[in-house]
Amino acid sequence: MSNHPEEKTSFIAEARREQIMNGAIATLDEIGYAQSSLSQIAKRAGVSTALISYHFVDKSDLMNHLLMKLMERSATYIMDRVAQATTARQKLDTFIEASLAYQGTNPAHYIALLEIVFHARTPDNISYYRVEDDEDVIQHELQQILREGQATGEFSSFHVEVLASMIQGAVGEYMSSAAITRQVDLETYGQELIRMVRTITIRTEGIS
Amino acid sequence: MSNHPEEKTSFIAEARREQIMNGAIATLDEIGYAQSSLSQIAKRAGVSTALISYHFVDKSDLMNHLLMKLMERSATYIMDRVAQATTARQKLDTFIEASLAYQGTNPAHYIALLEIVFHARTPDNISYYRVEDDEDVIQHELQQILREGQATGEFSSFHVEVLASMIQGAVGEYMSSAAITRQVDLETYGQELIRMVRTITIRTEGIS
Amino acid sequence: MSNHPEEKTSFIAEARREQIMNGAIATLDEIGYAQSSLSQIAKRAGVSTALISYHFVDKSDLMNHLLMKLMERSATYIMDRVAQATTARQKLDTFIEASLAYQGTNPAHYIALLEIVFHARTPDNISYYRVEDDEDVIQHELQQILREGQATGEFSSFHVEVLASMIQGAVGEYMSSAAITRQVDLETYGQELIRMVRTITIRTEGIS
Amino acid sequence: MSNHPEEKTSFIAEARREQIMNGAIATLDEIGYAQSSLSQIAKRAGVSTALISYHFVDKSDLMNHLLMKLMERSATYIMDRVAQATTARQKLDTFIEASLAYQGTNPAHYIALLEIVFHARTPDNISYYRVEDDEDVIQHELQQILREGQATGEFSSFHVEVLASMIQGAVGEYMSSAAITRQVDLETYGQELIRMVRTITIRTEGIS
DNA sequence: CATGAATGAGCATTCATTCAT
DNA sequence: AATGAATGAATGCTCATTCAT
Repeated sequence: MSNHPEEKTSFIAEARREQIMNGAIATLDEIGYAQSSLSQIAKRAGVSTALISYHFVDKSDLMNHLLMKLMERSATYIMDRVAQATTARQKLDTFIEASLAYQGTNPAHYIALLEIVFHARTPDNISYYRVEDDEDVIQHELQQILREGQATGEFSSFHVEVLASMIQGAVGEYMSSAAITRQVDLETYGQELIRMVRTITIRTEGIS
Repeated sequence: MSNHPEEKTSFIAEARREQIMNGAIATLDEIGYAQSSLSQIAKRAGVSTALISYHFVDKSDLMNHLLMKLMERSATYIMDRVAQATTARQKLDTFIEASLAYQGTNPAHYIALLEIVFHARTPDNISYYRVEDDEDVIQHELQQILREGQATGEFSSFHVEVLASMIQGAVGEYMSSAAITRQVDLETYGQELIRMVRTITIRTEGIS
Repeated sequence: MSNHPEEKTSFIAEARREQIMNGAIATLDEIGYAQSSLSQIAKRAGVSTALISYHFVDKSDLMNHLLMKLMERSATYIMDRVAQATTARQKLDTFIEASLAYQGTNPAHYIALLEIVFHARTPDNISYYRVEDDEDVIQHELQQILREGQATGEFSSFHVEVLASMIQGAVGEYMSSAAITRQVDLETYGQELIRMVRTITIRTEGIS
Repeated sequence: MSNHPEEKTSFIAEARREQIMNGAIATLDEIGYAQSSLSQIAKRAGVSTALISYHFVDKSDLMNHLLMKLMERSATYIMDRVAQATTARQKLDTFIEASLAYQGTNPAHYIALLEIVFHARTPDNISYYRVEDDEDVIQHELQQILREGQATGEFSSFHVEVLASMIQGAVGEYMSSAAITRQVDLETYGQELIRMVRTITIRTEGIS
């Protein structure tokens, strides 16, 4: 009857894959990667374990797809906001603000992303966080902003890679450390971080 | 037979526990937390799995003891060096330098520590990195240094908790991100980081 | 719509059943009975697994139909050739020759037949090769030839069932044993076998 | 206490392995190879499935060990009896007799052997019965006897490999075909088989 | 007629743990 | 103090089968 049979089929399958991935996010958030068995994921997704095997080649296939999805979503969130800024300074502030805001927007997604990145392994048993990832668009974008600011003369001279790494570390630390999360609220943390980064990047008269 | 049965026992037992923990460190470093079964640990420690169960009440007990040991060792390494510095500025620089140096000193220990912190869970299924840890002496020491510098007037006015968190994040990021590890060597990273923190903490004329 | 719905249905259905059975033959030949899952068979038949369940009540039903088909094909091949011979001697020689030739004609069919006979089971868990099969027309035909030869005086006196069994065993052995297949070619094997059987069945003067 | 600690340990383990293999024999005999899951074997062996995995690397390791054991036992049974005969004729008769007798001695063992040989596969998915087996000592011994008889002049001229194959086929057929088993008893079958083989191998005056 | 979607049952295997020695 | 032996529970995964479409 339908004139779009393939699309309909594809749509159902895609909906199930989405449903399963959401179950996986909930599982990773609640009990962590090491405990996230297929049956735990299936329980939270409201499907049978066999259905996961039906829609994904194997467990690592599921985790890979989920990782991509989460990285993409996070990257999109940040990039969309950065794209609306014009000067390098605005972009940099927006980048930091958005990076932190994303964590607050959907903590479970962020936690799930952390759990996969820190726990999943390549077939060679190399941890993801030890793999150099050329596709880390976020890190690349941040370096791009810093270089642009230096090129236009907005920013002072500093080591781009190290500052980028420092910013990423500071942003990630907020969710990785329960202590700071409880002592400082997200907004304040963002403002203070932006101020500190500004101190480092600001152009002062008579300084190279 | 021995006239010091408890002590001798305790000594041998302690040696075995040490041996098992070293096996666990090697295992965590090589194959990661999720794959680190008791039998994998036993293999690397050169003992039977049953012996691990004999010396530790259960697997999480082993991981807890190992985590404490690794945190203590790391803390000692850093604190010992910081203790030799006199001014807050010297202490702060030394803290950053030592924190990074420790990662290079014994990468396997550092990786093992990361693996436990990011993967192990309390009985309530709360991830360690989400537990507020009053015993995080390192974080406490860093804040102490920053406050001391502000009190003596060496440092400018800044948000102590945020800067401490930023420094911790930047230090941790070096080992967590393969990209930066390959682009910048440890020494350069340390020097640049110190320079940036100095920019933030330095007292400028006419600024509150 | 059609005025011969059953027949048309029957025809298409029969074609599909044939297609599935050919897939089953290929599967049995390539990966053996134990590995021949419905999905493996479906893959080789170019249909979905569900279609197999639609055309056969269950897996054993498929195997039963296939077994019959293969036995029938094998019997026809042999019987057609034997029917053209006139004397018992000619029939016997032709029987042996044709039995061996069939193996060479379509090895995959013969392998598939062996795989089913030796691996499939009745619902009572009785192996096919332990089931007394009244419908084993080939065995029956062979015994018929031997008895006919004895009746006409062409053949000497011997134990019909044992010789029949011996011939069947010798014929089957050729494909079941890789050693003999590689040492002796099919034609030579057949010639020698015929010569030996002739020695046993030949009528000698003065011997009962 | 014991002065043979290793041997005692080894003895217990060996006893368990034996027990498990006997369970496997019973399972193969009762429900066939394709249905012989570890849990079915464990049930019949009176142990847990995990214990099978503890004593054997994996399922194929168990089957390989069992196959070797069964082949060895069968070979020993036959060879021991053949060794007591002196002339080639006596050896040949004894070989046939013993080969058949072994089937009657312990039918379950013989069935189990058949089930493995016809169902198990190498890692390359090649069926055992299609693998040329240099270690088939029984087949080798039979050919040896035939050649010896020809060398001493006891036997006539015939194709050794084909007759050996024929004998093996005839012997194997007795258990593989329910029809003959029910029609002719083992002893008669043996006697008739020996008589037929004698006709083929006997030396006649004036015949090459 | 044909299939994609879905599942409960079962698979081989590994797990942390206990226990007799 | 130390281990081999043993197991119940859980793992990821495949199976034959059903069903809505």
